[in-house]
Amino acid sequence: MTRLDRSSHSGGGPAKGSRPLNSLLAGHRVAQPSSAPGSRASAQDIDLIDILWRQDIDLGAGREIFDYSHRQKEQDVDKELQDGAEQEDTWPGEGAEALARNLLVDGETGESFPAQFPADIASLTEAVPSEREPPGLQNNLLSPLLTGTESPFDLEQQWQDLMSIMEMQAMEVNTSTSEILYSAPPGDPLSTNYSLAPNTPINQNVSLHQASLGGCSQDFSLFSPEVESLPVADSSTLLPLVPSNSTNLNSTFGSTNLAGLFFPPQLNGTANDTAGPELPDPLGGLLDEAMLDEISLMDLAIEEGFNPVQASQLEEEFDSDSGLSLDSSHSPSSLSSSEGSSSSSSSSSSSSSSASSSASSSFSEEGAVGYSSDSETLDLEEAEGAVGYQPEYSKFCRMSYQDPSQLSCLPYLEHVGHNHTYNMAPSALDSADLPPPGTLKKGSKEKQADFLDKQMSRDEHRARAMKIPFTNDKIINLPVEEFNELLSKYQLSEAQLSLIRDIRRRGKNKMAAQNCRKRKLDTILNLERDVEDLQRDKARLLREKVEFLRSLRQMKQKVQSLYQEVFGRLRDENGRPYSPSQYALQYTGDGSVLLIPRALADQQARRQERKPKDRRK
DNA sequence: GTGCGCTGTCATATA
DNA sequence: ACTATATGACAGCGC
Repeated sequence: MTRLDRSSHSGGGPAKGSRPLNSLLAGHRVAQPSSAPGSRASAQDIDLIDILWRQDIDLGAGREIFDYSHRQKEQDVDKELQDGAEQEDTWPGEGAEALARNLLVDGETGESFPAQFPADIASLTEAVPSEREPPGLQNNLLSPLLTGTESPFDLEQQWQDLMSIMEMQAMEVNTSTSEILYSAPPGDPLSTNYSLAPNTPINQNVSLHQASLGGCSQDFSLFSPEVESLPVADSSTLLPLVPSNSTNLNSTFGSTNLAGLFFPPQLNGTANDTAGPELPDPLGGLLDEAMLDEISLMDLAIEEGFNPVQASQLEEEFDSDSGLSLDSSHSPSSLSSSEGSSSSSSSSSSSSSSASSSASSSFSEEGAVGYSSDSETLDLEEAEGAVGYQPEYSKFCRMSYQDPSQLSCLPYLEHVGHNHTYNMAPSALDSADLPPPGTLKKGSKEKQADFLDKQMSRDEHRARAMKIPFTNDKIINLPVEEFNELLSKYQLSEAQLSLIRDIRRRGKNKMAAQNCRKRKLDTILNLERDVEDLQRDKARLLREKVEFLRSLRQMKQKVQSLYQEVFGRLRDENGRPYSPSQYALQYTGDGSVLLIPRALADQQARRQERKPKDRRK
């Protein structure tokens, strides 16, 4: 038979050539193809992880916003209002958005009601009743503000959360001297985290503390002299703040928003004094990149057909360990069922033989079956150390392989499995050994002999016809040297030698084909496992992503609420709240919080938006 | 009768 | 060159 498609040959199995067969039987061959998809999946996983990682990193984004010197270079204050989309593209915008969900703001559009009162975050922080802080500090700082006022939420806890966020941000911020507005003496946690702006007439840079609790400023004179020399802004742009005794926080700022991102054009309940144009939020740049990443992540989720709602649902499902949205055909259970079917089919297919029970039992064991799965064959192979690819699993192994050599030794087992004698040349068939049907007595022995003859392989018949003086088992499995010795012991004709060589060749090739098919099945199984694993990993990563997004959203909401709270408590020298459309709070790299003009905040926010774009270019 | 899976075999490539 | 092994392809068999 001439083959015209030999070009399709893959070149066989490289590097496996002269390897002892036992190595194959031991299953040393690794399903190489399985590694390829795994690698691809790893890249995807890494990408996703990287996205999530960057999202966390971006929690400290907006480090440029703290670059005070850089901010100073922005002379042209852009009064242009930030549209909602622009705010959404920034961290603070998302924060405003998140806050809006808690307050009277459209959370999806990022529109929120601007806060109207400047406040010293540090002061507020210290003023918040805290079990950990000395009572004196509490009283000095926030007590006046909170006197008689029931905070709508636990400011302490809120601020602690905010502290954590700010610390994360501070880690990301370049705290070079030029960038630090105010230096704080080391060792002072309050000043370190929330160093106050100097209450100097030079730059009129107003600290929150001074704005709301000017009387306590002496407790926090932590600013280095050089700070005052910093041309932060025009004195006209920074207004001195006076302590405020206002306690109507809820009524006044219940719906206030964070500046910038926290200062959408919408006004809150006190919007009567915020009719001015929307200004960028100085706090906005703080969260810009994180917001961008979140949005991009959300987009990614949408692209992946994995919206947050579904993600949450999926998460719950995962929590309940209900599994993945894997195709049922790939699920282990289904696989098991398929195994069962395979087992049953194998058993049934071989039910005509005595090997049915052994085959069935072998299949029942997890993958301990293979070409030599039949117990008889296995035992024989073990006894003689014969060949036989010992498959790791039998899920797809419906092949009832019996080592022909073993069968030749034990002809009563040859009925197991197929008897492919179709290619046997009629002349080669030992028809003489088979009595004519008409003359055959129907005795049990004759029946058995006839049956065994039918179960004999083609080469068995040929060997018998050619009077080969040794078994096919030896012909096939003996080592070359022993095989040659065996041949030398007998005076064999050329036809006999040729047949023996063919028997040996075909016998070895038959086992090779069985092993090859088994390996192929193993490869398929491994690939399917890899697919399942990758699907599991993907689902897990998606679940983690949802968790990150959820956590991020909560943090933003907290920041937004705190911003509102702080800003709403700020009062100017006349005791009036600051308009969120004109002022905004801004975090600095060292943890300080400044009350700066809204225009400056907008300017900085825009610059923050540009930088990521430039970076991407 | 047909389709499908299993198996043996051949041809070829590779070690 | 020979041997062993691997593998695609083909074909027969049984279900």
